[in-house]
Amino acid sequence: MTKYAELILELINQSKDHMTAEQLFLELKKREPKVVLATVYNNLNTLCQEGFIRKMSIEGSSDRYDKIEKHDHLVCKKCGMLSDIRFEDLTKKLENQLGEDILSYDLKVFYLCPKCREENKRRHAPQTGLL
Amino acid sequence: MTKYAELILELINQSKDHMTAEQLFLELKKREPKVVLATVYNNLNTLCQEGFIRKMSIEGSSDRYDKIEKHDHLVCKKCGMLSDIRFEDLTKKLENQLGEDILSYDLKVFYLCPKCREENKRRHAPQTGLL
DNA sequence: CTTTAATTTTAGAATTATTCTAATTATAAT
DNA sequence: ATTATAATTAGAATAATTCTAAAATTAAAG
Repeated sequence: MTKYAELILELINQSKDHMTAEQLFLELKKREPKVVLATVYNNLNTLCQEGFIRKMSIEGSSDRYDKIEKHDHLVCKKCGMLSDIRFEDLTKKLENQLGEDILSYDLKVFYLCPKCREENKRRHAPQTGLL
Repeated sequence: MTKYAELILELINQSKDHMTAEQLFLELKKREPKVVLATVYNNLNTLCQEGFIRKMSIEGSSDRYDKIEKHDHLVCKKCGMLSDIRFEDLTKKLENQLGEDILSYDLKVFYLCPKCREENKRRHAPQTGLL
């Protein structure tokens, strides 16, 4: 594994976020000022092919790169906040229903995060005339 | 709903495929030779916002547009073939585990389609020396 | 019906994301 | 050291998508 690939992999594995190529590039640049965006793309592609990371596409924004460790994603439909979660035994359930083996799956669950839910409540609350 | 929006919506709802903006544009052009790609994009965006269709992103290819009717996707990891499937009661299962309501979810299940599985078998079969 | 206003469509430029190519640099092997 | 191999760079090229301003269409008001 090459120098930059290693650093990029570290960045992805250490961060809780799901970063775009651009964001990773900016991070990496702090330590390695000479690095160039194309290099980041190159390394991301090979890291993906070799199975060290996974690429995730979210509609409306550019691709993000994520650790490989199996997990699912919880997305707030309002603010877009993205967090990791693990739904247990889903593979088995899916295989049972499908009737054959699956290789993997990609699940995004959309909900309203606590913060947005609160805001919505407030906005839609019946007006008392006292506020 | 405007003329083109209507036609685009029809195309999406009638087709079994999951078409890109470009493909939809080419289809639409057969009936409406004057239409232009930007118009298709415009209409796709408003149709999405209004909830008539949904946009789906598949890594490695451009966005596709899909009917809204709830269903999941089965993707062959080898040839990329995409088909619809419905996993039953998944919403409830997810809500139970999450402990709160969800709005929707997006599930892609990766497997090897029968055709690719066959091909793989053949390729990896022990050589008898008779072929 | 006309005129005006509002909306939709068009054309094409602009932007963004990503890939590709060829030259350069670095690393490893002889 | 010399050669071979692989990695990195710079920047052009491509692809996908959005934006902008003008033109065309539709709807509304007189």
